[in-house]
Amino acid sequence: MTNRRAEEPERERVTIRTVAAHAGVSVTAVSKVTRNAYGVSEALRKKVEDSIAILGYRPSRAAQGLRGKTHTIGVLLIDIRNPFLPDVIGGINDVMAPANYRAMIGVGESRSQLETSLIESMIDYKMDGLVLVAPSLPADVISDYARQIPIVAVGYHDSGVKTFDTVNCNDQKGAALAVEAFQAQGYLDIGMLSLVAGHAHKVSVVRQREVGFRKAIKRAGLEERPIAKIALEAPDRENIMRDYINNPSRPRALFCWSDLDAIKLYDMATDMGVKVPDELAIIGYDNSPTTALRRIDLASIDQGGARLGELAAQTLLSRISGRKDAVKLLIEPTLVPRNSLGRVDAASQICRMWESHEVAYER
Amino acid sequence: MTNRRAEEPERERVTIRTVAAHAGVSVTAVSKVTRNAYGVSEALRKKVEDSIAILGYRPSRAAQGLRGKTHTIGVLLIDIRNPFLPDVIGGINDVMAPANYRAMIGVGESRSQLETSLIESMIDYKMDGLVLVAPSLPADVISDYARQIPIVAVGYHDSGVKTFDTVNCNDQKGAALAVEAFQAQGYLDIGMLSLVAGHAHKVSVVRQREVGFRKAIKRAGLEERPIAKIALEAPDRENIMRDYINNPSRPRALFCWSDLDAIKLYDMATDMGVKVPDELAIIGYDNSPTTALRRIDLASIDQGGARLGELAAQTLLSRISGRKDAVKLLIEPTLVPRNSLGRVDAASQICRMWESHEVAYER
DNA sequence: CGTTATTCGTATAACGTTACCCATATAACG
DNA sequence: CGTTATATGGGTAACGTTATACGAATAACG
Repeated sequence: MTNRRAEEPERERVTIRTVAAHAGVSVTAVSKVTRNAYGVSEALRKKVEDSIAILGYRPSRAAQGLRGKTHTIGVLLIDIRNPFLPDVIGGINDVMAPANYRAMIGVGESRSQLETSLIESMIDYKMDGLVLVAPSLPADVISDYARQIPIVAVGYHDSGVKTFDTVNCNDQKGAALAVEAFQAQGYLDIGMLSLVAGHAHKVSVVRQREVGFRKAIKRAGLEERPIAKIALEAPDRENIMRDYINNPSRPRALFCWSDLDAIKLYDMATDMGVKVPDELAIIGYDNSPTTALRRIDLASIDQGGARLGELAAQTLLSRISGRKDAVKLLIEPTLVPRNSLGRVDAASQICRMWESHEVAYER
Repeated sequence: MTNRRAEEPERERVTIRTVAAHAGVSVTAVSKVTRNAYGVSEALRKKVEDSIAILGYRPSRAAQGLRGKTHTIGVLLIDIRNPFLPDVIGGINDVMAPANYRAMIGVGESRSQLETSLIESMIDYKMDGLVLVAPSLPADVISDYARQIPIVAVGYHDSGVKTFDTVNCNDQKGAALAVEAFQAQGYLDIGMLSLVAGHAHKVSVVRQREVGFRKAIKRAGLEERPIAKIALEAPDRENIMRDYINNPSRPRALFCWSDLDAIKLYDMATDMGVKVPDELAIIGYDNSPTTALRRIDLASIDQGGARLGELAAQTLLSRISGRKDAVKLLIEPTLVPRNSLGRVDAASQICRMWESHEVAYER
């Protein structure tokens, strides 16, 4: 058997068998060493590790997947353009890399077709676990997948489902922070700009922000205005925004579901000669890098994307190593007061009032 | 054999064998249908496809990887924050999805350690091919990997290496566009802001832009100033920029290696009361979304990221299906003239002058 | 009608791991 | 000393595909 191999002219792939032969031990021994399983002496371990180093052996993940763990997790994103995703990914990598795990990212492009296809590919690759970031899939579908692979969802507010874990930032409170900041500035007509359904299901972060907004308005005893909604892929998006800004009965203070639209709206207002914040105050969501620019200076809600990523990774690791009960984590957002809010001084008081305290990570 | 299975209470994974049994055909037959290989009648195909649909069968990519194609490619990014990456990924997906391929993304975070580790993981997963975007690895290392898996590099100017394909935007011309646009505005002191070595090797896009800048300056007979360089991870980055702006002998017109820094510099100038473009004209690189904002309005070089992604995907597919000779593609950048450049009218002439023409894609 | 292609379908050996079970040697114990 | 633990190592079926080789049936041909 080994003789036949030796006759081959081209250098073949170095497999676990090559290592075993080189070290003069059994295949099982090598496997045990790489998995650091029980029942291997120091002498054996040394021999095997030396051979591995010399030969440059790397186990085939494909073969591992057929039998055991692959030490790889999948991360599913809705789209890459959303400015808060890099932070989340950074957080995930910061936890995964030291744990000797690699993260592979799939981009769903907001199409549930592609989204399920990617999830299934990751399952079929026998990845050890999945982090779904703001998935648009219904809970029972995710639950179904969760039977086949450990899953933690980020930005998915469903405390009922026990089959997978969730890690969230308190989106209702995020909206409340915005409303109360506006209120502290003396605004009485506060509106919200959101997304039309279809791009946002009941448990999505966007809907939660709407709920939080309504509750906060009611709590404050302010006028309850209908929430403006624009479809994400509407072709005449710009026109709709323009009309909105031009509408004389529009609110003077606007809370926006995402910086993505807040910045666009701000830009459009500038273009139309509408002064921000004097004629229109805006608070966005995600505290994306652009909002911090001096020439933009847009107040925004920070969800702590990196922290979300870290927690998601830790939660996933603990589930991979056997935890069965569902974990539901919730961290608190903060308001980053900036010029678009109005007078910054008053706003920073609000910020302190809601002092962020994290839910402790258990187990 | 099958009887033992039937006794099991929990529903087991539906494998190729399950399908074969359900359809009353051989395992090989099912495999042939899924791969649409030669030698299968219409009747057989129908039977198998029906069973597949009923049972919801999906081939295990792990097992496929052990034997054949996985219909998945890997994409390696340096870091996710770079604003031109989303376009590239979009372009890749646009080509890959219809071809029934999935793209898995790995993020290297500018650490060659993590970078190689991810590449190796992708190889070990038996992915069908790799797109490396602006890799920081030396050519011989990439060449080595290319022996194990089809590779196309984007943003890697090495026309000598025959073992892998490259798809690039003409970075030298991009720099030339900037210089000539400045010149057309009447600027005589034109500078460039770049990165220190270490983050940019000889064949990197950044170095190519430097080369293009120098050549263009010389060609125009302008004063040859040293190129300013700042390390990407320097802790006192902001201070260095501030000093640069304050330096009375700094150029009046500045070409910047990336919007990432161009925007930062612009913002800082604004903060310091230095007027753009009156006291400092700027041209960035990548034409990222932020540059288009009315309150930023930063001229920038557009590399056509989506087109780069599409070409890379097509090139990779053709190599996967057997092409052996190396393909080296080059597309042309365009200048997007905006306020930071000075008088826009003159600039748009330049733009027309360099009319973008793409290199035809060759099989 | 015999010979040769062509078409369709199957049996089976890989692919590179891991998990389970067993074999041996040595130590511990009564 | 016989019996039972405890380490340490190896043999070998899986895992779910694909690729090769081959058999059988039918068609084509002179």
